[in-house]
Amino acid sequence: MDYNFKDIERRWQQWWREQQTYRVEVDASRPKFYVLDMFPYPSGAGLHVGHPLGYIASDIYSRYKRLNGFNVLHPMGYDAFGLPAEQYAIQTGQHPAITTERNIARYREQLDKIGFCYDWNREIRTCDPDYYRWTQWAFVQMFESYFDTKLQKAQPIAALVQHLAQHGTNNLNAACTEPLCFSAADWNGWNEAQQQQTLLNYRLAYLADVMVNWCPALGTVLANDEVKEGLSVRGGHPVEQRKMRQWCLRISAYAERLLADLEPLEWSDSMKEMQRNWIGRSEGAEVQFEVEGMADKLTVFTTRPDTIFGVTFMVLAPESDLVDLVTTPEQKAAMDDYRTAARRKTERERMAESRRATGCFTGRYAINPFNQQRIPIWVSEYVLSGYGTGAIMAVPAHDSRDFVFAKTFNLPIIQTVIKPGEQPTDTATWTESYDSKDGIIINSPLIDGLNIKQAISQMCAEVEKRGIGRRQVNYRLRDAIFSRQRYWGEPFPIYYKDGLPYPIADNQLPLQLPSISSFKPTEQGEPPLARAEQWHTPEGHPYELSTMPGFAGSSAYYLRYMDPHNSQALVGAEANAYWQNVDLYIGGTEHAVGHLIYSRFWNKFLFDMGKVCQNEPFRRLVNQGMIQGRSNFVYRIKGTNTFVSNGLKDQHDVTPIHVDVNIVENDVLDTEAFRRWMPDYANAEFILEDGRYICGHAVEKMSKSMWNVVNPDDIVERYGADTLRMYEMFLGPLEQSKPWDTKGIDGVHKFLRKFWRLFHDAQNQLAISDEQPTPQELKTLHRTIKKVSDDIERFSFNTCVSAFMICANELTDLRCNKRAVLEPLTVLLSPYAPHIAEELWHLLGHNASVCDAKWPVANESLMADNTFTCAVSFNGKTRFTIELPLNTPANEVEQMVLNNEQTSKYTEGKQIKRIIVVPNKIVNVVVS
RNA sequence: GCCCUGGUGGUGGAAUGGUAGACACGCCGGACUUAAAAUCCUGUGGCCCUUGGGCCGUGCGGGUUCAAGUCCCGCCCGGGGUACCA
Repeated sequence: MDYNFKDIERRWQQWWREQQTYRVEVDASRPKFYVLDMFPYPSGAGLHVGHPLGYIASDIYSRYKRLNGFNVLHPMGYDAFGLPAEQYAIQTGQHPAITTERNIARYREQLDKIGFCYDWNREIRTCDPDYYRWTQWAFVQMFESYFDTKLQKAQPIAALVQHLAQHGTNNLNAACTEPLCFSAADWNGWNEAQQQQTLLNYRLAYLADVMVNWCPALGTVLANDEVKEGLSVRGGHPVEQRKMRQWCLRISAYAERLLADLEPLEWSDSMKEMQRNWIGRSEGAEVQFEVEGMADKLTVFTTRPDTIFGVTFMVLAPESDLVDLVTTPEQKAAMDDYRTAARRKTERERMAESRRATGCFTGRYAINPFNQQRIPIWVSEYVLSGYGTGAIMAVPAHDSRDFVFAKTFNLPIIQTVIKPGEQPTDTATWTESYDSKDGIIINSPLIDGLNIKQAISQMCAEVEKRGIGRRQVNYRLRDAIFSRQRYWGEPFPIYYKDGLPYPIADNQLPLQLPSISSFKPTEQGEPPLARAEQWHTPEGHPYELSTMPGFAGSSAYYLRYMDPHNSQALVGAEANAYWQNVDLYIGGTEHAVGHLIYSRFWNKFLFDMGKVCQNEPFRRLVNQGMIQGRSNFVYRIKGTNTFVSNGLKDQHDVTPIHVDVNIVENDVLDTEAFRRWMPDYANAEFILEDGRYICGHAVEKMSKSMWNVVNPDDIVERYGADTLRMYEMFLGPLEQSKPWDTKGIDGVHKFLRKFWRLFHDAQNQLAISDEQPTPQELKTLHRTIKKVSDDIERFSFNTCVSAFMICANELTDLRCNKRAVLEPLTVLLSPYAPHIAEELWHLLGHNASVCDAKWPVANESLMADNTFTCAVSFNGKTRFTIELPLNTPANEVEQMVLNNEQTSKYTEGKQIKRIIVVPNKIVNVVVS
């Protein structure tokens, strides 16, 4: 009998539940620490071993912080609204709430087995009306707000109404959908409907006709981050562009703050960079061009005003309203054809031919304000209507897209920039444009000879001086489209009167999701909620039919955990003041530009409203890598039912077949299990090598179809939760993607058994001595304390596991069973292996949980040897080592090296030029 | 294309500019055992070599340095993000 993990784990999990060991409350006497995992979507497939990786890391850190005296908030919940449950409902008629409930129960069961220290009293589910009430509430708050661009913060819409009533749009600093211009008299003369319509132009949550990503297969609109390469992220269905009336969040108003506030966050560089790219700030100028024969001017946005003398044509986006205005009657027919064709293309088709230029001439010319050249105005889909002004000045010599277009349509190319130190060349011979921002301006009267940076700055000044434009900063970040034509999401707290939206009063929230008979869209193509009976206010005003997107419920969930049962507020002021924001957030990179941008925006809005005390939600972010699957293959000889072992497969014509990794151990196939695995293989024959069938292997995504899914329950069953936890950490650096490979888990399991044996004699009886530890033992102990503490602090969980192993090996060699050594080590181990630590802690005679112990402190003076191994190098090559007393002065080290008999071997016949002594480390002798 | 990352034994991976390969898996050999399991011990980057040892080694090519896996420059390859953003 020895380490009985099954018994231990069952017992202590139950005890923790009974004792409410992990319950936390606001406690002003202790410092707080908030550790958060990205909550999961409870899918039907359950957890595989990849999912808990981040949870284990955060659990270790939580426990570590708690042992260091922090009051740690470490909650868990479920992101429970979502497409899969709805799709399943459409197929089976099963209500998504039931599927979701079942999946959550399964998740909980799996999570519980791993021994996490979550405070389950704080569990939240985004589909719970008590929760989504606050999602709806936040939406109403946004509806009732606008963004003051001067103050750079959200303000109540009432302040805007007052301004409009007094001054109209004069001196108005409000982020808007499109710039409007009207007087106070206009405003005051409008009726309710006109005023409400106008306010939608300013609200932070607003309704507008926008181009959206429409996914016909899913029957819904998708956000930009839900689309990848023209296909929906969920399901991979084609997505097309369509103009629809949708709810939007004016997240673009926050672009500058979202960008600037990124700086001090402790996030990885790549994560910050992804956010910066997504926000996409670019500085440049808006410049007006006169159009021949028209009063209206054409405004373009450019980051390269220095190249304005190289403009040879202009381009409008096909969707731009200006196209109709500009196109001449002769060109109208051709233009209509072109625009229709462009509109019909899906995003994917446009991308597929991204390198080929398409376009249509409008028939009209603009005038270059700097040299009065006539320049043709074209329309092409490579210009986007949603960015800048939807129109560009094209400089084919210095922009690769313009270059391709000019080549295709045979338009002139004028060079205005040369590479430093080079001469201008004939642009007709060019095969690509010179886009670099390193160069000298030529052919440009005002700025010849300047470098690009100077030229840009000078041209901006010139444009402003002449009154034909101004400096301008643009962002790529678009407003978030917030409507989904689906059932399984938060209903909008909105009803319509005379076709205009109004919010539902606070005290009427939550507006609960009604039950409906079928989850499909209606025959008329309306969202599923159109099937709901009584889906209107008591006065008979209809409710909004779409629901909120997935990111709605996850945008403020971290706030709700602080105060999950508060019925008066999303989070009470007291709880918020104590918990502040998330100190450590762990999750995958896949949320880099979705959830993490939306949450930051949502939090900033609530901060502006004075509802939360922190400007940023997540102080420190750590991204765990993906755990990939390690697939195994068997090789069937073609046309037979005979399988040949990996090493011999080259001698036959074989088909590799994925085989369930659960019937393979260390790449050796359990041939009997294989015969039972599928009826087809019942009579399988094997060609073995060394009496075994060896499988091939490959690293692939962990998925059912690859037969490489490893279930954590199976691992827990076989090795215990503590082994699973330690092994997941031992696998490699947290942030790195790595394949799961069950072989190797033995090493960790052996360590835990070894650790157990330190406390027990050969008969598995507790055998702890109260003797004083020897200096050797103290050295091992204190080195381990130091190493483990440091490693947890810097998230090096894999090397930390190694430190435990080294420690156990050393103590086993020393036959150390002393309480003074083992007791602190048990505390040290408890974040990683809480069950065994709890067991040993109680065996040591404690009644309270090991969670409430104190983290030991390393005593540096007990750690050190009094000698060190000094490496002696000659010209950088280490030749031998010598033992020296610690802190030997450099000159003495030098002498000892010179006097050493081995030294002469390397210095014979050579001249010693220099000796470099690195204290307590190495000596390098430089010889000629 | 652009922006991030990473490239070290058979494998996962260690290594504040200072003895490359810690720790673990696997493998080889051994002990205990009737046997197995479990446990323990020894060896294990490559190439020479009789022992002592020698030479070569961190994707490739240069450089800085007494000293480079680590820093700099130029390539090659993998992973992630993003894509007509003017």
